[in-house]
Amino acid sequence: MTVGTVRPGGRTARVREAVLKAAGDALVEHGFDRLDLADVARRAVVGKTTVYRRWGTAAALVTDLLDDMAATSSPRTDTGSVAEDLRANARLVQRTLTDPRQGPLFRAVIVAATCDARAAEALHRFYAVRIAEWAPCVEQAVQRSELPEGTDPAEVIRAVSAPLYYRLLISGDPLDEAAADRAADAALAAARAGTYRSA
Amino acid sequence: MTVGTVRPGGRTARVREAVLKAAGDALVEHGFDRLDLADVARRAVVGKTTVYRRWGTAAALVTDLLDDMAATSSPRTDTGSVAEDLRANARLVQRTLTDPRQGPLFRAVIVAATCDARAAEALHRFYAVRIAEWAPCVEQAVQRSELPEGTDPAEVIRAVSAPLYYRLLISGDPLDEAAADRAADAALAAARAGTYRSA
DNA sequence: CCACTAAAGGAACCGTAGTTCCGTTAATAT
DNA sequence: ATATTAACGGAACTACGGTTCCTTTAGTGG
Repeated sequence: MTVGTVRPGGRTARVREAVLKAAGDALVEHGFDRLDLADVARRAVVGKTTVYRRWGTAAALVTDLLDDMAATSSPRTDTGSVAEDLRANARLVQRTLTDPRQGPLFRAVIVAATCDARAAEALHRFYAVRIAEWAPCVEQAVQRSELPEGTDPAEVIRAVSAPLYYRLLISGDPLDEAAADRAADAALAAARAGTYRSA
Repeated sequence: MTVGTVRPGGRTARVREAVLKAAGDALVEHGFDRLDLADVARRAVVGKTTVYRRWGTAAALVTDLLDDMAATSSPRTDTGSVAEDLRANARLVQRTLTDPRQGPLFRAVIVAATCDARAAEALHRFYAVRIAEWAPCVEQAVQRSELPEGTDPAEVIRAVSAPLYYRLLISGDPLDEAAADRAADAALAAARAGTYRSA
């Protein structure tokens, strides 16, 4: 065996999986600010030296977790109607953010992103993937002339999410289904009015 | 002098002012996660024991800072046109979030709010004040029948801010004047379409 | 102006997150 | 199979954020 060979197989992969899982659990329970790498190591049944050596900081660990989360994409619905699709997207986001596990996890990774530049990049990549997944339903609507020519699909999808994240992080207003439907309706109304034309 | 008298005058007030100012500076430079109360004490030229005794935790200090920030309200513009007023509001938020001092400060207090329940309440109070300040321009537009009867004024103002905070915290897309104008246009289009009617 | 004590300050102390050291385990090339 | 060494793990160590203890300063009522 030559010098400098990486060994991604078997143990290394198992350790990574266990640590990322444990990191997610810890983030859900304590949030990013109280994330203790020794605690993560304990949960993963792994030496804390290993966690410090491979990731080094809480932010780096969350960065890796985010890239892992981005890799597992969930398929969008396709009802054939923009209004329905946007509403489905809004409700998915709403359910995710109010989920007992996903909600705290998302808060935590968003906090991590505002604390660390690399984690921020990972978060942007994560959302770029999610937005690209849903953009086609807007593209199709433009082709069907349900929305104005030149409408920026990604911008419409982002517009659906924005009010929900605003409630989660800023205003603290209830994140219920009504809020989701309203967010979808608002994005659709603005899109129809031509607000998201790139030209 | 009787037992149990509080002494808010003179020194106590001076210390509070100096510490809050120092806390703001420290938050701008390091962010909430790297906020060190001993460092804040040093900047304020105050014993660190004093900071730990009066505030105790970084979150409590930020909570006090937020209540202090809420007390100083900035007057809104009143151009007589909803479109103009909403655009002015959007640009104010955009300029605030991209300001070299205010931007990092807002990120920091938002992070603090997601880490601590009391800080979150303080943040909600802060925004409630800001939103109440701007709501009248929407109310007037409803009275002038420029917007549908029953439109929730606060919801319209929140809709203007939401996409800008989304860019700041989630997507990382540029927070320029075009984004501000688009946010104002979208909120207005949705309001006109009746999305924000409370009924 | 004086007595009283709330509030501030300095310094020594403590607990724990993070590091270092070195021996052990197991992935991979031959 | 076996040798090689990447990667893991336990334990001792360190540094620093946070606490405790006691002294000093200065608001406030009389």
